Amino acid sequence: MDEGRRQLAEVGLAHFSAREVAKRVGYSIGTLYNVFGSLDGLILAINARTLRLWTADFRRRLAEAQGDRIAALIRGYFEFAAQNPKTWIAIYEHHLGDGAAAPRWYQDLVADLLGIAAAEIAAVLPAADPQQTAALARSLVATVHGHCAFSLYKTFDLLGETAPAQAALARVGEAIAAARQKGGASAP
Amino acid sequence: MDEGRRQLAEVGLAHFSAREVAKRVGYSIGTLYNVFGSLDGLILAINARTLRLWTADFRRRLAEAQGDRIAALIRGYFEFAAQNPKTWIAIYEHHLGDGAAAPRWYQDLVADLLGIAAAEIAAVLPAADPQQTAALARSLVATVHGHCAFSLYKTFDLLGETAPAQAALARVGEAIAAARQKGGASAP
DNA sequence: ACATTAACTGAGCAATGCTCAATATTGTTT
DNA sequence: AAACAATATTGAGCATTGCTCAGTTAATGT
Repeated sequence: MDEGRRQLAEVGLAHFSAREVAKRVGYSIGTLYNVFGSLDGLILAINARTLRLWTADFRRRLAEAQGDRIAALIRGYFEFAAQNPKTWIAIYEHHLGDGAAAPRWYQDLVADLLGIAAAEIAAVLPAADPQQTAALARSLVATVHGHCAFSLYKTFDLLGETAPAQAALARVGEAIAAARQKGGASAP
Repeated sequence: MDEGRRQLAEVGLAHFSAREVAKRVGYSIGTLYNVFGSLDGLILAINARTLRLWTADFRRRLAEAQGDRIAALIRGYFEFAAQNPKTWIAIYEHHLGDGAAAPRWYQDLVADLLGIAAAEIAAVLPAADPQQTAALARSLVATVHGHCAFSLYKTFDLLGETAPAQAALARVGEAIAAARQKGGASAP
């Protein structure tokens, strides 16, 4: 069923077609709708696949990381997005009708992904309040995401930003340093 | 022609329909296509309208700002997005075919918007290299954008982020403080 | 009055999401 | 094996979409 993912990677979310997926996969449209319920359901399934690939990529990078593990994650964020631009964008640009929330099994995938980052950030801020650490983790993910999105959305690339990944690294580094000073114990 | 903007604000980019706009505005689809060339052209015109409203909002906020001007901009970013969610999202989620760049008149609007932020940031870092300041400005806008996007995209709101605007303020504050220390003169 | 340009129209085409009665396949019981 | 039930699959059909373009209408100039 990841023929659908391939098609999404080729044409992007805007020109994604259930009929085309059915044709490629060798089933009729009816069957596709019986299985996934709707276009939204199909896209959700594809995005879930992408999320799983992404978290697996994160874990692999962490396992192979030598020095700064957070830097490895940030680089991973940018590289995965650059290597899978259309499917990565689809994760963020697909919205369910009338702003409904995604089903829990899907939200769990997102939580898994964010959890990886949160754990690494908590590991660098040992003496801090876990709730505050979680909030900081979300904030740092948002920071990295903002840089990554701007690097892919051509419209905002106009001023020739060449190294958004390095900028994100710098911002996150500053935030963590600040949290270390304000928060609990500071390492010698 | 901002009947189109109203429709976009109601149904969102995914369910936006040129035919519906034509019906509302009292012209035939043919005329709409003669004027705007394509759906992309119509959406681009609507997004341009939104961009102009947004920059006007920024300038008004700066004119009325009492204390921290950068904080006023950041709050403005979040409030404008919250008050115009669908049209704000459309600015970022509308991509021209095959990744083509937007026409220059449109890019100029974006540059205007970013220029406002860049000027305020430059004003706080007087002794720094202008090119580096511009890069930092883009980075800070990306930071704010990331927080704002996460606050609107329900999918990533799952962990109950209540104050993304304050988180963005904190991140930007830390970055500016860091730039002040590293960069040239530091005020007493 | 006529001619020329500009503005506007809407039926028509291909493609889309989605439905649902009909058909085919598989599994189970006798 | 045969009869039955449950499940899987189909694809014509409907409404709607983006887009085109020959033709009509309005505006303008001479």
